[in-house]
Formats: sequence, structure tokens, C-alpha cells
Amino acid sequence: MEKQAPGRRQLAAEASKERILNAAEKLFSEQGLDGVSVREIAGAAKLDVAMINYHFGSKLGLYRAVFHRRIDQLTEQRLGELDEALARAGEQPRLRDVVHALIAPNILLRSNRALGGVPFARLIVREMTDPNERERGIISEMFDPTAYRFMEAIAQIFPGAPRAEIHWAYHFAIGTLVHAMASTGRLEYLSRGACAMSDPDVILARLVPFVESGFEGCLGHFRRRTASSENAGSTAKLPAG
Amino acid sequence: MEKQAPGRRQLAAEASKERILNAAEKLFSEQGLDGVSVREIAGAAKLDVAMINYHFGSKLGLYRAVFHRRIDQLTEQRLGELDEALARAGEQPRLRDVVHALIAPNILLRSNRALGGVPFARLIVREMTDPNERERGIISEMFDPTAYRFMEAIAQIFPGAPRAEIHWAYHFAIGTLVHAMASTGRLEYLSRGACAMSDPDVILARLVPFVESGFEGCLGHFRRRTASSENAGSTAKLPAG
DNA sequence: GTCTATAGCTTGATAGAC
DNA sequence: GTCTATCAAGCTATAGAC
Repeated sequence: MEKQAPGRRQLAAEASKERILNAAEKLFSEQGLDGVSVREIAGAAKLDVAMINYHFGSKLGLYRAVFHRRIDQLTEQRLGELDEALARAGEQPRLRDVVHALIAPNILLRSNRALGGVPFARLIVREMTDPNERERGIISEMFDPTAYRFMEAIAQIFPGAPRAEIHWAYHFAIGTLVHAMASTGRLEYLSRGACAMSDPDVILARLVPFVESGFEGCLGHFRRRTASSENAGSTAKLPAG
Repeated sequence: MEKQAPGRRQLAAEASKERILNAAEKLFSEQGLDGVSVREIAGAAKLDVAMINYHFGSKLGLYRAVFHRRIDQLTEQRLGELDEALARAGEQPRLRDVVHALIAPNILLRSNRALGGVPFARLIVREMTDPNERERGIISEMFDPTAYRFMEAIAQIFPGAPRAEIHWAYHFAIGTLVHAMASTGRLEYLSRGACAMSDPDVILARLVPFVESGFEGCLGHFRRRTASSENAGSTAKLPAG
């Protein structure tokens, strides 16, 4: 009785916090930070409004908490897969493996509610495309370290490529990924149901080749030096051409 | 005096409407539909709040008007460039030309305030990535006809490709484009200033090859039949593999 | 921890004078 | 066409009872 580890109160509190976080994740993802009121969230979580400020301090505090709950797990998956790709490599990692590590965890997350599901994926899209994101710093906190790790791996694959060109290509690749995470329904709508985003393997089987080829198209000619080097006479002219 | 064509009143009204539209475009693009109040917009336009409802009926009416002012001009540019690419072609349009027509007007718009500039580009991104976009229908109205026209052109280039595969590749291409229009500052931030989005030619020189290669990576093997056809024995297996 | 109650603003929209 | 004045409703956040 004197040291019942979690404590009944604490257990109830944890359950409440989780309910609030789940409701907030869903509603913020659908309507955005400004499009939802804390009342709606409290209502969806079947708790009083006051509980949100009690547990999370403020609306923005709750918003941040929604991200923090998932950050580590996602980062571990992406870096874990990247490390595997690097370990498996001889002198150079395979581009396809690196692209897969970059993309797959973000797509697989959509179909696993325990990892956040579509709501969390949409939230990431909202934050990634918001010009005011900087003042919150959530994206930097979530993605800066992995971004640099992935760009290092890309640099190993295209040894002659200037850093700026790697940044450009990486930026485009992330764009493709982010849009695929948005789940706006536009693909289904335009294709009149011929395409669906429900099976992650179907998405990845097409998205990974697209991004891989994009990298090749931007950076491929920087690799000719190391690789099979026919056409070796070509000047290293910028893609600007 | 009895028929002074536009009329003083009407001229003043047009000027007011324009001021409101400009302010709204800027503020909506930065903060989103729910993040801005009509009071802020009226303040920025140096007019009273009541003028917004007088001219546009409601906040949502104003939001729609911001898009409508620019829709036709953008569509004409994209389809015009596409038509040129098709006319220039022999039997098949060049992939690079089609991709350029798809992308370039949207990127060039960013550096021309008369076409909407960065604010309008950001607004498109907001609307393209919003899961509630459907109920407004702005994106459909703006982009559905051009989307199908562009996918037709892509289908001409890759004659054997199933329609669904063309939709997938097109969806990814648009994702890359949309992210490039977002101007979040993250590219500049991550690259510590080594890259900048200020010169549209610098962007296009990299973005067009990325997207072109992406299409090739997703759809290239469907063209082998018509093209130089070595490796003709390969089965037409899906990228799903 | 959870609730009730409420303070103190801000919101979108409109009526009516000019 | 443009303003002043105002409405009803909604908002975030907090104080205090239990």
C-alpha cells in the first residue's frame, strides 16, 4: 500500500493523457492547429477542457506533445534501416537501400495506428509545409539529425557531387515523400479508384523507384568517375546545362 | 458626364477589392484560412472589417476569390507550354518538354508578384495538402483539366504503360513540385545557405531533371517496345516486382 | 485528477448612418 | 462604398470546490 508502483491516480492520469493525445492527433491532423479548439479535443477525449491545460499547459504544449510521443520511434526506424544498408554495403551503400530507408518507415507508419497512422502522417505534412514551422522548431527537432545522416550516405554514393547538389536532390526527394504522406484522396479521385493508397507495399514499389531515379537524374553524372566510366570525356557540367 | 465608363465609385471599389485580395493572399498564405481573422486582413488593407463582407460575402468567399483571380492565367501558361511541346513533337513529345510545361509556370510564378509570387505559391501548397480541400473544390477547379491533359501527354510518351501507373508517377511528380513551391526555408536552413530558392532557373535546372528521371524510373520500361528495343525479351513486370 | 464556473478576449457577420 | 457600433458566439486559460 505504501509504494504501489504506478498508483491508481497515476494510471488514470496516463489513460487520460493518452486519450487527449489521440483525440488531438486526429483533430489537429484534419483541421490544423488553428482549425481546432481545445474544447473539441476535450469533447472527443470525453474529458473537461480544463484537463488539457492541467496536463499540457497550453494548446501549443499539447500540439508539441502530440509530436514528441512519436519522434523517437520514427527516427530509430529510419536510422536503423540506414545503418543496415550501410553495414551491408561493400565500399558504397546501394542507392536503392538508402532511398528505402529514407522513405519506407514514413509510409509504413500510415497503416499502423500504433505508430501514428494516417493522422500522424498528415500532421507531419502540415508541419513540413507550414512557413511558420520554424518558430516551433518541431521539424528541426524531429528530422535534422536524420537528414544529415541520409545526405552523408548519398554523398558516399555520388562521391564527386557538390554538397549543394545533394541538398537540392534531397529536398526534392523529401517533397515526393511528404506529398505521398498527405493522403488527400486526390490520387484516388483523379484515377477514379484505379489507384489506392491503402497498401503500403503498392506505394513503396512505385515511390522508391521514382525517388531513386530522381537522385540518379540529379547526381548520376557525378558518379561516372568511380563507376564503369564509359563516356569519361564528358565535362562535369552542372545540371543547369 | 452622363456615361463616364467605369465611374469614380466603381474605380475606388475595384481598388479596394484589390487591396483586400492582396492582403488576404499574403496573410492566408502565411497563416492559413483559420489562422487569420478578417479583421487582420481589413487592417492590412487599411479598410474596415465590414468591407470584406460587403465585397466578398464571407471569409470563405474572400478565400475563394483569392484563387479565382489567378486561376485562368496559370492554367493558360501551363497548357500553352504543353501545346507547344506537343506541336513541336514528331510522333512523340519529348518527356523533358512535357515535364517542363508541367512544372515551370508554377516555379516562375514565385518570382513574379503579378502572377501571385511566393504568397500565391504557398497558398496552392496549403490547399493541395489539406485533407479538407475536397469540400471547397478549389483544387479540382484549378487543376483537374490540366492534370488529365498532362497525363495524356505522358501516356503518349510511354505507350505501353497502364493508366494506373501513369497516375502514380504523376502523383509523385506533383508532390515534388508542390514541395518546391512551399518555400519553407528548410532547404536554405539545412544547407546553411549553400542553396537558395530565389532564382527560378537554378531551381528548374535541378527540379526538371529530377522529375524527368522519376518518370523514367517508374514508366521507362514500358517504352522499350517502341524505342531502341534491346533487352526486348524482358517480361512487362510491374514495378511492384 | 477531475470537474464547475467564469474571466477576459476575439471571432465572423450585420444593421444603419452617411 | 465606406464607416461606426454592436451582436451573439466562440475562444484560451485559470481559480477553486471536491
